[in-house]
Amino acid sequence: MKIALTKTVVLYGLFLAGLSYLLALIKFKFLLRELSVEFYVGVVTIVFTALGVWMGSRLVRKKRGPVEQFVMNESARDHLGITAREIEVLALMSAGHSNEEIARQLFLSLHTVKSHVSHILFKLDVSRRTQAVEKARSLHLIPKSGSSLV
Amino acid sequence: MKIALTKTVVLYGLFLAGLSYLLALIKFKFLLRELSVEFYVGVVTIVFTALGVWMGSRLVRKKRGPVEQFVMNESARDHLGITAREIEVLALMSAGHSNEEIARQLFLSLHTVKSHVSHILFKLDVSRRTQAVEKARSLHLIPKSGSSLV
DNA sequence: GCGTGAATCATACTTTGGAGTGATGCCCCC
DNA sequence: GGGGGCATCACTCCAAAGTATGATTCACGC
Repeated sequence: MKIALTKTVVLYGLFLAGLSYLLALIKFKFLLRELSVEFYVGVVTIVFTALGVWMGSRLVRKKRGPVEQFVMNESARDHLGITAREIEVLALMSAGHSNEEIARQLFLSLHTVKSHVSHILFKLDVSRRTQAVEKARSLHLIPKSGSSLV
Repeated sequence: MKIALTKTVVLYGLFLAGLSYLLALIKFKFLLRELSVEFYVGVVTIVFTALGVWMGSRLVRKKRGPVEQFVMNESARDHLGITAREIEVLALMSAGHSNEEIARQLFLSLHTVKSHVSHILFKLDVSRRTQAVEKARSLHLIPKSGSSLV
């Protein structure tokens, strides 16, 4: 991010340098052959509008970056009284793991996982794990798709 | 969309008109008091860069619109041989509905729904409905969260 | 030091999900 | 007109999910 920004600035500087050289050339011509100021300004106008469009696109693209980092909605979590362990289970549930797989991955017994899942369902006020995953996602308790918490 | 674009063009035209008036003024001054061409060009440069940035932002914002409409990945769907009815069931699954709820909503017997679900799991090469939902989402067979197909 | 709540494990039970297999009616296409 | 794919329904069997209830341990705070 920082490097990319630096690169942009450097590129812009180089571009400006090149452009001033060009301007000097045009100005030289202008003095010699009485080229109109309008033409001169027209070139500058077009070039800098284009440059601005390019910069604008880059800026916006960077701002709404393609990464879209996940940030936990801690207030919702605390409000519902969902514990850290339950979030862990929730994340594994959302990845489509079975209770037994979750038990193995977290070094728990199947009973414990079922207990956690029950609490999750109760706290989220749903009755099925798929609903729990949906709700947890919409509450930003777990990332969208394709990410991991660990 | 088209209206907004037209509006942008009109605004741009008005802006240019205003600017040429400004330029004429500046030029007048330039002739009178020998203001340097560099100053003249500098102003134009800055103004049009800013204008370009503004236009660039608008263009990009429009292109990646704030709605982020869902478009079905038909090639993936066809390649996997998933039928329209299966997509319907998949959408209801993704909302966290049980087989029986799906049966009621689609006026089917529980058996039929189970049959559809089995086919979905087979075609998506998964063994649990939560995984199926995950995979279907990542393949853009169903919308992200909080939308509906109907 | 005692209550509270989280995390863990447990047993017994009901409900739901999923595999396997097969049947029927329908439509499309060669 | 027969084969193939789809949608529908059916039955069995087993696995997984979820409910209910309760026990134990540990940490934290008043």
